Amino acid sequence: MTTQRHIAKLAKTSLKTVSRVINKDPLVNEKTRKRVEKIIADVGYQPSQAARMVRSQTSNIVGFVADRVATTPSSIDLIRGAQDEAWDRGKHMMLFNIEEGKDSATLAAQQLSAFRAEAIIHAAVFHQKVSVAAGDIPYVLLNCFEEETRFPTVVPDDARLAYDLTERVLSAGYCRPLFLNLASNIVASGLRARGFVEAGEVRGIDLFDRVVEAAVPDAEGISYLTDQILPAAMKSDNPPDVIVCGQDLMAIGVYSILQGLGLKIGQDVAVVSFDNLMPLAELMVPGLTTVELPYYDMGRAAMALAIDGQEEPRIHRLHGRIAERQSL
Amino acid sequence: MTTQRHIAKLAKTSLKTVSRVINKDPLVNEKTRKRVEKIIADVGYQPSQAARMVRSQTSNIVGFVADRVATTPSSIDLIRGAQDEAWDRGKHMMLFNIEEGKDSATLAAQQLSAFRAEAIIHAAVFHQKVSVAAGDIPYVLLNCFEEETRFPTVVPDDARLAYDLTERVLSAGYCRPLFLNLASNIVASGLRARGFVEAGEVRGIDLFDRVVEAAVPDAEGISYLTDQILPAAMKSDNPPDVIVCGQDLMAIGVYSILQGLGLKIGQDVAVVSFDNLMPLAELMVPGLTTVELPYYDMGRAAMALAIDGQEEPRIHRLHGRIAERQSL
DNA sequence: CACAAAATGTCTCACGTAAGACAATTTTGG
DNA sequence: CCAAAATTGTCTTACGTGAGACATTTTGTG
Repeated sequence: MTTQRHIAKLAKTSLKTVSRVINKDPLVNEKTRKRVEKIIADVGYQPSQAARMVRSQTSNIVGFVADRVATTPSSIDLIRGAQDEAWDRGKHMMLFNIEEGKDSATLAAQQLSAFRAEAIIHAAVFHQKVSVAAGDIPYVLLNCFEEETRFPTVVPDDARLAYDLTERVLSAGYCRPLFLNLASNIVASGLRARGFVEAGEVRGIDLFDRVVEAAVPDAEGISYLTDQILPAAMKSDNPPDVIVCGQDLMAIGVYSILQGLGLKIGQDVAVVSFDNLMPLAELMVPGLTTVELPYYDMGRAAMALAIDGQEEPRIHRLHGRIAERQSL
Repeated sequence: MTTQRHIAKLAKTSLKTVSRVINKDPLVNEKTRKRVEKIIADVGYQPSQAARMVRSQTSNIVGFVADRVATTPSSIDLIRGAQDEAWDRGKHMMLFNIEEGKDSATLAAQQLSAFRAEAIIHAAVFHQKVSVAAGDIPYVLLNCFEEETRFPTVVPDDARLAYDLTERVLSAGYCRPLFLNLASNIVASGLRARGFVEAGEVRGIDLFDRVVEAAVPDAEGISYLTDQILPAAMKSDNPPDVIVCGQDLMAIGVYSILQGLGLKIGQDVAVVSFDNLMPLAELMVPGLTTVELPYYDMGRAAMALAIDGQEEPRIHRLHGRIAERQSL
């Protein structure tokens, strides 16, 4: 493997001068610097990170422990955001995909400890409560939170997202929304219901009774109750004029049911949702108006917190935007 | 930071003995070993990887350079497979998500070089031809290939997948399939068309004219021509009895069109596809019968090749399986 | 040419781990 | 209790990089 010694030999100079060039010591003559830099570039030499880490006692590594994050499409942006921020700040990110049951969480922690990671971002696949076994490496929680806020925490502002979406729907003239919410054990569920109802209150519409739990956890993750709830609701005396789905995947079934009832989505009845699952939301016919969760920004924010460190632990709630399409 | 010196002090023993325990030197007495190991466990000490790398001149690191892989759901399994294999083999995997335009590819290569990675897996988001700027670190290509096979290469066996799917369809009694293929510039497209036609030949059915290019590349990636092709085809004298979609996302639109024509999918006409995009394929109504690409196994295979190294460069084609649901 | 300033060189130590050489101590077996 | 064996300790070197101390050489300026 090439070392600074090899470079020195090639440049017919001393180890010290090479070291000076690499570490940008201003004492070196411009011509010498150019010559050495050319040789470094020519042989493609990169100083050994390992040796630097030993010598400098810093790793510049931030761990990203992804609790099944890498198994779902949208939350991938958490990773992308975190990595972009890390690179912009000259840090390295080590990613670990951990999965339930396996002791992968422990293994990831051990490896990060062995690499002397400066911080660990613990990311969850959906907004949920967790409990991490923290060692001496500072943590940042991403898309999840602990009972007590021991660490900086970055989550989506679900209440606000639901509020904004509902406000958008009501301001478009719809007044009988039906919220097919996610299972009540899902954190986002309660927060979104609150935002939904609050947006109604502002306009003097009581939406409290217009929230229905339309999903239940099951062996494979989630199962939807839309086919039990929706047809009945649509045939009632006072049918909803807009369906708010707990997530885009639920909207697939909702589309199918509404179309089966002979209703034109976007005309007879509107459908809005949460996730902006791409390219699904765009390919659905008609395109689905849905709230985009700020995953990319959350990833960046978490990495920034991890790198800067030492802030008072608090919860950062990030806003998203509405992706408008033809279903509204 | 804790070092072996600290451990030695805590265990009231010498640095050498701690080193012996950690490196499993059989010379140490059982009681001493236990005592030292207990202290190591208690303080949660992990030997510094950086120092080990410097000392042993090996990194045990394999780079995973993901060309937009982390932006799409299915190909995530490439990453999961690779990481699982790496862990099983006691290696570390460093992931880099690179994106066009940015110089992220160069940056990733530099960082991996600085970490003295033992190999680099270059993965693509879909089966395609690439050209990598290889340095002195051995490469493995995953879900992509070069003009000349310079490196071990792992790709899905698209021709075989299409053959198997078509054979399955024909053996179920369907005899007028219509293949809405992907754009012809997509590698998988040509391979699948071949498999499709070959499966017909075996049964004496000429399927050559039953392949249509139903997708074109556009600014946002892909745009489908299904609404121009499919309605006409269904209203022709000899309408297809099964639609083979180039990918699950295309099937969303196909479902919508067929249902719009009043046809019951799985009864009046069957639909099959490629990707097994979860949970989409399962949530579509009816569930979509589709071929699952062997991404997880491909990831594992690529990592195995990267770790073992030095095999004669050749192309490894992996098979997938058919996920059967109600659309067939 | 003289002299200071700039540039480059040599030498040394440090980081944490690994391992060889070999001395010192403890344990074991008779 | 003694000798041999087992165990533990001390000391040293090495890995690649970074940097301080300081000597030597080259360059610039009058």
